[in-house]
Amino acid sequence: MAPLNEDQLESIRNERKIQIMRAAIKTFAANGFKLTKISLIAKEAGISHGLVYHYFKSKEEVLYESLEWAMELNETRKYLNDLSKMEVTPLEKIRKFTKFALSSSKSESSDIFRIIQNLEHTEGVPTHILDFTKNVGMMYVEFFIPIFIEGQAAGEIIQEDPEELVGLFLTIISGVMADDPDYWHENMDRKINIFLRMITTR
Amino acid sequence: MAPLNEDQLESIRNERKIQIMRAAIKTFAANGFKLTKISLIAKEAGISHGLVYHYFKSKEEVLYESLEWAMELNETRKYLNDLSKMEVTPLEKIRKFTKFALSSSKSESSDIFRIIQNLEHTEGVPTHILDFTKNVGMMYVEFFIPIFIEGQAAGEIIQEDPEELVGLFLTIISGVMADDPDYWHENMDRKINIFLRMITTR
Amino acid sequence: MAPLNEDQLESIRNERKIQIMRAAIKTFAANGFKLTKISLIAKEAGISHGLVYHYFKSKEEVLYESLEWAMELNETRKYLNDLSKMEVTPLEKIRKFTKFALSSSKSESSDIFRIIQNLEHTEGVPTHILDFTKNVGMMYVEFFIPIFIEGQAAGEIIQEDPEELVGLFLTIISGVMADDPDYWHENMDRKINIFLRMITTR
Amino acid sequence: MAPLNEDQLESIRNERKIQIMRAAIKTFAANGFKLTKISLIAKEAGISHGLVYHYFKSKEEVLYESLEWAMELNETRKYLNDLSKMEVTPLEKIRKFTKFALSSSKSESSDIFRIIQNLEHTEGVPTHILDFTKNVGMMYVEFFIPIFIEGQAAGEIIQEDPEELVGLFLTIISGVMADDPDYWHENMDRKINIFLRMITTR
DNA sequence: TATGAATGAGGTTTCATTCAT
DNA sequence: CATGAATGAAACCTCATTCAT
Repeated sequence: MAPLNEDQLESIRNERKIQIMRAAIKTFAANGFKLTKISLIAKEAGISHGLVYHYFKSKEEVLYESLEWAMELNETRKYLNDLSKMEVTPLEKIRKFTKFALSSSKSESSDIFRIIQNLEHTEGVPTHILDFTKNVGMMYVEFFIPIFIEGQAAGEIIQEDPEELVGLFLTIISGVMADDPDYWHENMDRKINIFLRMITTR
Repeated sequence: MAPLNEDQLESIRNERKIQIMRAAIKTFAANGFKLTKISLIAKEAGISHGLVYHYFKSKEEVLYESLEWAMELNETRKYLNDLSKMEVTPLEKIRKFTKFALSSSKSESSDIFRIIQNLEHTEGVPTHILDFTKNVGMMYVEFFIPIFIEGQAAGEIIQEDPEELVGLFLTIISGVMADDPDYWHENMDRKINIFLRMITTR
Repeated sequence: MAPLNEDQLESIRNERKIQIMRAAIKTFAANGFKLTKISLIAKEAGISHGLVYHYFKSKEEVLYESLEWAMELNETRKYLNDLSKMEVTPLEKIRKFTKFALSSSKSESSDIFRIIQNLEHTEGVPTHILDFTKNVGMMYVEFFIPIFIEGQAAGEIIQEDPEELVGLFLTIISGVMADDPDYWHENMDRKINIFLRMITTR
Repeated sequence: MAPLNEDQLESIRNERKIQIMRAAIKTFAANGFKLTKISLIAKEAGISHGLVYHYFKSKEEVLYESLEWAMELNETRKYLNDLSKMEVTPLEKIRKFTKFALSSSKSESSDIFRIIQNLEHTEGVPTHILDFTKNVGMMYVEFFIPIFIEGQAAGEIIQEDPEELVGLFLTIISGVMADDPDYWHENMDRKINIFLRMITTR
């Protein structure tokens, strides 16, 4: 019989890769890079450990490609896009983002956060991966600085150095996302309101 | 020379143990439980790795006893004690504690935080150790609740459920301590002031 | 179009097999049996590694059949045939062969030599393959003994036990072929002349 | 009880290392670098595979240190030393060396030859190891060139470029040593005499 | 009490072989 | 006939733990 045609193969390859990367993101997020065993990723993906090496040449590459893939279809990224087009006040944008970030905990978007944080505290991570994590962080900062400035112009946000405010805001968000994602689910709106008092006027 | 008497031996024994536990706390905090190698603790303590097993029967026990020991003489604990006796407003106590917690990052007191957080995200930690970490957390909550209530009575702190406020406050503190301790060192006072706006009245 | 008839299929089958065997000989010679990966043979043959297993049931069988095939159409063998018909002195025949053997290094004919030598130093080679290598060796011995005897009769070759002379001659040839084939390319004629002084009268 | 004193430890360490290196030389010589399993070296040395890594940090280092060690106490090297002091003709020196080299086959000295030859035909050998093998080769060349020149002056050795003669001589010696060491044991003297006709006058 | 030699389980990675398409 | 996806045994290496001295 004829071999699978190219489209079919391509599609199997893609599906498998995605299957592995999804499992990898989840597993890396739960255990950190070093403690994540390829066999666990494989089990999570429902395949043999050997197959992982059919698609990636090393554990490091699984990490790198998975991060890239996850960022590309990252809901957070899309959310930022949507957000920037919404017709609401800057503060409202910040509140929506905060809620989104904290409610999506335990989902793929927060997994990326946790992985990145783990990598920043891990020795021996290759440069190209660290560069990646740096870029992701920068993306958030650059997204929020104009929004904070608008918020200050609108009198919603306190008059401090916007860069510092954004830094503080994101540091705390990322800290708590990586720490105890479940904590926020209960009474989320109230908690977020209190949290945001940090930066709001009034 | 006469042989050492029992008290002296006991005292050597204790000093060695302490030496190991101090090294263990530092090393566990830096690397997490699973990634901490006994040989690294030994090197940090300036002894051979074999000796660790004379004083502790396993890596897990090193962790448990070190945590207990560290909590007992924990500066944080002492600091809380001192704090409770200070003649300053409740908000000032909270501010002082925040500063202490964040400035002591990279010091022994924050090591315990980091270890505990690592344990909470680690699979297969034995119950008695998890119980321990729970208790430590509770201690802080119970310490701060009366202070927050006082602060509310004094009009310094917003009128929300004190338990919720304390929870939020400690969640964020512990999240950021575990995440990026260095971030706070620059302009610490200003950052802390902004952070505390979260709970203060205006 | 009409389907291929059986002869055509058979012929495709044969061509594929030959394609694989040619690649196998080359790859086995370069890397030895155990270090030769099926995937490399496949790449060399320009096919997928899976296909190798349609034509051969194991790596061992690829080796065995390839060796048999290669011996059958071996240039060396042909060369020996041609040689035996040439109208030159026995010593000249020996010289020609030596030159052929050493200059054809890195070519297919010397590949067999190298494979055989590798097999002789490899553990766990199945008997039927070892038998094969023995036979190849014997073939050379049997070819050269009469020539050496002729040479002795003609006074070109020293009067020692012909079997011993041939053994020595072939041992050295095969040793140096397996060792450093490139060494001989420079000043080959002079080197061979010196080498052959070993067996020539003066 | 007190721990072992330094001398005792040093002595155990040395003995074990030597034990491992001896096993390594033997095993590398028999199988080549890539095909030599650490577990086989360990078994040959009568220890667990883990212990090998107590003394060497990688398979590569086992190879390198073993080669250095083996060269240092190499009988061949000592033999060269003795030889240079002997009161015999140059040709006699060459004959003695040849006999020594070929009779010591299957002993440690020829193991080094085989390892070096294998390394020269292996891809991915680190530079410092290749440098080592180059140096060993050079040592022999430099030792023999003056002897060959003396031999030529004495009329024992043919008048060809001494460098070329030595190269040819050593190429063949090393080729046959690596190939079939046993072949030479029978009638060694006669075989060597024939072999040396290559370079002798008369 | 103190050392570091020794073991072996477990993790990463490679590759012969099988199999669905 | 042909492909390459999939499996798992086996090799390298690390490190918790034990033990002789």
